[in-house]
Amino acid sequence: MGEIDRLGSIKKFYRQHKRLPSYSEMLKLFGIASKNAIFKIVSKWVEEGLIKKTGGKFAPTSRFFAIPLLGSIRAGFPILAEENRDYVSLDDYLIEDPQSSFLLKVNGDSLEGIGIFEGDIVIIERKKEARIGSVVLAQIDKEWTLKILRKDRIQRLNYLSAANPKYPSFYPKEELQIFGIVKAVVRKFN
Amino acid sequence: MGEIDRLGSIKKFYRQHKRLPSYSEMLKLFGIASKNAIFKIVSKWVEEGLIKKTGGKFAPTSRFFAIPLLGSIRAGFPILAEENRDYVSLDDYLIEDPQSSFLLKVNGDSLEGIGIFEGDIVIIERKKEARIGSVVLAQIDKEWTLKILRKDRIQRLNYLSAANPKYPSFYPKEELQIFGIVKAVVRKFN
DNA sequence: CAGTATAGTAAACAATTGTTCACTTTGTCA
DNA sequence: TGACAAAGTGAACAATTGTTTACTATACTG
Repeated sequence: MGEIDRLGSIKKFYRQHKRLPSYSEMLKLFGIASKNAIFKIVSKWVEEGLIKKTGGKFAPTSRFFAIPLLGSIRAGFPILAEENRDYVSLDDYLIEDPQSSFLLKVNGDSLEGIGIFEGDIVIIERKKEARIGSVVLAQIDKEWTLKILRKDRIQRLNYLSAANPKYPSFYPKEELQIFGIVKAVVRKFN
Repeated sequence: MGEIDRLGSIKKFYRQHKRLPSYSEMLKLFGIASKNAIFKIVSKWVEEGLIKKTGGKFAPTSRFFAIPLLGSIRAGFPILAEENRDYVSLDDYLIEDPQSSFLLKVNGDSLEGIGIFEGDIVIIERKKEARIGSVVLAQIDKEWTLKILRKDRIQRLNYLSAANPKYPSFYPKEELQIFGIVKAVVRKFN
């Protein structure tokens, strides 16, 4: 079994079990008989910065999960782009505060103008206030909706607007209550 | 320390260390003196399905990471939506084959029509073939670009097109080589 | 070929793991 | 108040952890 396959197999193990295998488990995983061999292999991974020890226990580093992130594609071959900093995970990148966040499947085409389509998933952070211009999940006159928060300068009043010329602006007759703000969008193709 | 805070603290621990704390570590984490107390607490989590045992070792379940995914917002209060199946993680959801995937920061506005903007991050899977209509990373006459793959029925020839009326279609003079296909897009606001 | 680094075997090790037992404290509710 | 469940203490436990040592097999290099 090659070196890369071993790394691949414990990455697969981590993906399945959400934890690293123990030495004994690696013995079976790699088809090796001696724990010392495992010790040497793991030590090398630690040296390479793929795995670290926290509190005497092994844990994967960010490089363990690393998926290359490339920069500009205009300037030559993209793989060789210099902006190849290693990468944590999309969860960590997109969801800053997991406790107060939730996901929402978008329906309707009212936000097409800013690239939020029907079927997309938005990451929403629970908050009662939002900056003007941000996309908010709000309750306008008892009805829930996902729109852009605007401020009418003349009437000095917050209202909601779509990002699609098909729809008018929504002025609250009674009240406009913000429930959360959209921090990110995610769309899967096919 | 309340029950929820404990769960929160080991979730935080897992987020930081990418592994669950041991009983001894939980002692300090929770400010408790007896391992048996930890045993009971963890046992309850196992019963509740937040943590499971694989091969005699503890590991978080999907419910451990769960961020609620809500459905339609039109039909009343979104939090109460029935489509509240628990959720794995954005990584697992978006990146099906981590080994052959990489991320690419988009520049240019040529794909605005399908909601891919400058600064977005696309998840690309390395592949030499692609279905007509999919977004591909390709090399057209030695130049790299991100476009939609099309087929000219008359000339029986593949070409690339933007999703923006500003740009023309790109017919290869010499060759068109597909390098990968875009599986997902991700955009962070602010 | 010889020489040497690399990779694996086997056994022994203290340290730490999760679990169990018997008991005490705390809190809750009739 | 008293009774009972829930939550925590403390000590002991076998099992497993990662590490070390000494030795062997394999592979590579000049």
